[in-house]
Amino acid sequence: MTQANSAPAKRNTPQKAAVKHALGEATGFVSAQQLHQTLKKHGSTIGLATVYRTLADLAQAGEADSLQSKDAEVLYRACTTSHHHHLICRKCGLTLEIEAQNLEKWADQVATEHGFSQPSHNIDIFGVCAGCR
Amino acid sequence: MTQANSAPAKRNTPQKAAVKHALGEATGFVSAQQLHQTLKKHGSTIGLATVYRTLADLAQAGEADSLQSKDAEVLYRACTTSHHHHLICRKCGLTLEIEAQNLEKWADQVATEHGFSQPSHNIDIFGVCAGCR
DNA sequence: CTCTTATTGACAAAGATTCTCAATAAGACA
DNA sequence: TGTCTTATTGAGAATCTTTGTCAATAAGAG
Repeated sequence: MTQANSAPAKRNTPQKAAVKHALGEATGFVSAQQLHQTLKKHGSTIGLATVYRTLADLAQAGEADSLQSKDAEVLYRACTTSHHHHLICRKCGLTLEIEAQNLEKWADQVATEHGFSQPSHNIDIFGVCAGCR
Repeated sequence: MTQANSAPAKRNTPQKAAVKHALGEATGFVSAQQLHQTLKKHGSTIGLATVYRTLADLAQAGEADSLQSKDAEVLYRACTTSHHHHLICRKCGLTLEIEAQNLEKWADQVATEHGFSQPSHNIDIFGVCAGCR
């Protein structure tokens, strides 16, 4: 039997593994550019485009969270696959995962009340962590 | 008495008024590029840089909300100056303002509990509105 | 009306992200 | 294991958004 109709088969490559690993090592959110620099510093010859492609795949697969920074760049972070939100330090980027069952319900409810279907939401809390004061 | 020390005096110009007005006319979130197109279509000779500058000013003054789209561009929308959040249609961009006193408290509390000061947050709900189904 | 200087518009410049395409190598199968 | 198909890669070009530069303009004060 052939593939459904359009999605091509994925392949495992050392480059993907390297990006995944580097993302896991990072303490907070990092940009594709930063990740590329880090990888090259460690001797990798990976291409920038590959980093972008891999991060986009990871985000789509739910293995990474993405976030838009103030400078119009996208930041990524490895995460658990379960739904959660973030508490992020504005200075050092330290990130904590937050769970909020009530919020999920509230958000879906607000959407439904106003006739919106397929609800989703973005919730991020920012602040300055204890260590940065 | 002279101005405090650094902030220069603001001046009222037809260009700023035009951007403000165009932003008010828009139904949902729009990008600086879109707004510039719209203005030119209506005969204005306003420059793109001026649109960017004016929108940034409005956002800082709390007269407009900004939002990062998926395509790494910033979207703006005229809004009330009081704090609020948005319920946005993924298809047509229709936007409703949402108030949630409890949320504000919750967000600040979560930040404080984890030792974060100067809390702020981004909360947006997305969905598909009744008209788009 | 005059004078100071904030603002403007056209263009260049900076960044981030995506696209293109020939070369490479993962995975399937004999 | 060797061969074959084609997903993936890397380098650079191309695109797009946003910011900076700077001479010319015009808002607001006196």
